[in-house]
Amino acid sequence: MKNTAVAKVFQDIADLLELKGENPFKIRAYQRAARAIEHLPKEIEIMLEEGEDLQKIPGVGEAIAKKITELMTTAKLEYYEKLRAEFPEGISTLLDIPGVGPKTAMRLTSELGIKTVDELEKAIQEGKVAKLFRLGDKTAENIRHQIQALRRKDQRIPIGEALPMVEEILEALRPIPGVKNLIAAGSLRRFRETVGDIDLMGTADNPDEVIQVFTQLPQIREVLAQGPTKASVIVPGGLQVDLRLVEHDSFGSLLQYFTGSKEHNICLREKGMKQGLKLSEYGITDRTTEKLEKFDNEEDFYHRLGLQYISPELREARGEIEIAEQGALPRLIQMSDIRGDLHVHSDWSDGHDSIAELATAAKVMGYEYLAITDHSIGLGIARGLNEERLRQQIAEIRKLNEHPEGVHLLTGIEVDIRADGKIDLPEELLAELDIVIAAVHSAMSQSEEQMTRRVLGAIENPHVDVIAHPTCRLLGEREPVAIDLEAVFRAAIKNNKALEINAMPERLDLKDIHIFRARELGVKLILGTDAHSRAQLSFMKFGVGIARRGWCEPEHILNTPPLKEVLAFLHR
DNA sequence: GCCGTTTTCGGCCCGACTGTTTTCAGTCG
Repeated sequence: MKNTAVAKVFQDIADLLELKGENPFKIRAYQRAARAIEHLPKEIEIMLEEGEDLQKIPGVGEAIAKKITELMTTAKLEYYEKLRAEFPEGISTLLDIPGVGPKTAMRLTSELGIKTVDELEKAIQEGKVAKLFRLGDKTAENIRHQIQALRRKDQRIPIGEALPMVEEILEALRPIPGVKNLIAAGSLRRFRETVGDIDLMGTADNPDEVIQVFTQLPQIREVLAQGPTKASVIVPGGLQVDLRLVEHDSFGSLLQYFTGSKEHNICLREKGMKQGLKLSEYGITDRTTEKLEKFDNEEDFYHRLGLQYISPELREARGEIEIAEQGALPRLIQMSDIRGDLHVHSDWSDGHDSIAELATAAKVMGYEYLAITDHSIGLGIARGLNEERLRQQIAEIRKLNEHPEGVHLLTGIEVDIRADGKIDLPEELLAELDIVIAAVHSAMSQSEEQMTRRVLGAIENPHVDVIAHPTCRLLGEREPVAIDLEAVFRAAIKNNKALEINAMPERLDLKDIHIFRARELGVKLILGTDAHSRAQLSFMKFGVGIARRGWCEPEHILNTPPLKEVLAFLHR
């Protein structure tokens, strides 16, 4: 059983305990454990195999560890089954409706016999819900509205769609005279792969004027609310953007608060409590003197707690607070560490731009090297290169490299790993290339055993250097393939091969917790934009962001050393 | 149910909003 499934069971237990009206702290304990498991970089299956103590997982104690073990070994959990039997099937789906909590859900079930969202909607229309004690017309109408919003599935959108829109808005607002700080907080700032809504935070001498401009921007589709210091709007794609302008002297604590994550902030407040401090968005209050200390920047806020400054990408309650206390946080990789892109397509296959154009663009980005890795013949749809055309391309790249003032081009290929695990170009040709990237592009519904064997075969191929987008997922479009990543990581180490962090925003593959785990094990990682045009070389920032979420330092990423070292690895 | 250089028992993050109240419960982020 995978971690995501285990986490779901414990989240479900928490929901049911909530409906039952159990001790809130017990509920929180289950929620905490569920979230810790969901974001655990290592599969519990592996931990058990290796005899690791599950109580090492933060929020998992004796009782939950025992339950996890039961779940993993028998695929069932008696406690969970009994709990479920106490409630009508499906009742916890009512909790998915914003505005409906456990108390309301239970009353809807016990007093009106409602078990599903559909039944609830019908009951509202019949006026039954508004008649319940302590509910009313407004509450009922709000629930109905929320159900409809839920149906429209205004879900989280990929960061690749959100970031450009937000940057556009920020660029429009920053030049307004009087604007001092302006930044996107929330999950966008933490660089999560998807974002829910956007919180923009700033300080300004003339907040009302900034709000005015904001609500009249051409890209705004609808203004939901507008006040003197805060406004909420909807931009194309249904994304809600909130702008709040705050007092300058408390900007730091507000930004910290609105950046989250929620779990990080909870851990931080618990730590504050032990120091006799109360933390809130307004600042830090001494619990004995009741005196409030304000912070105009986040650095001072963290330092006041005796912590190193914690980068937003690390704020996920994965142990960053304890490590910040020891002053031992990683020196996270940043864009300026990147010396080249190692996965790029040209117009020789399905890219839009010529190799020379790509090289020029890479030079502008300040790169030293660029790997041209077009598709191989297997991908007919992408005009993949056959043997003859690849030889021609190698010759052209060698010619372009004769101009030493430019970016150094690496010859390469993104070779297709066929359904049977075979590589679709002859070995002697692969041997000539600087870099051979192998990737799965077809037969994605294979079983985990098949897929894992297929990819391990490619890793063991002496000419393959890198496995690209190892899970083949497309955010919001295609689920990751079934593959035993732990086995892939171990094979990569054994064969001294690299795995890609694909920086294309709809891929981001490996993803954050996979990167975390791979790095921990010592897998070599490379960043590749998979760019199909010059403009897409800028995708590198997404790759860097997700690598930061995996706690990567420059030394973990093969795009950071000088060309000589990169070639030394590739020609090892 | 978890957790501990203040505690192995007694705590457990913090503030705000909303709608329904006559002082607050429920929900959210």
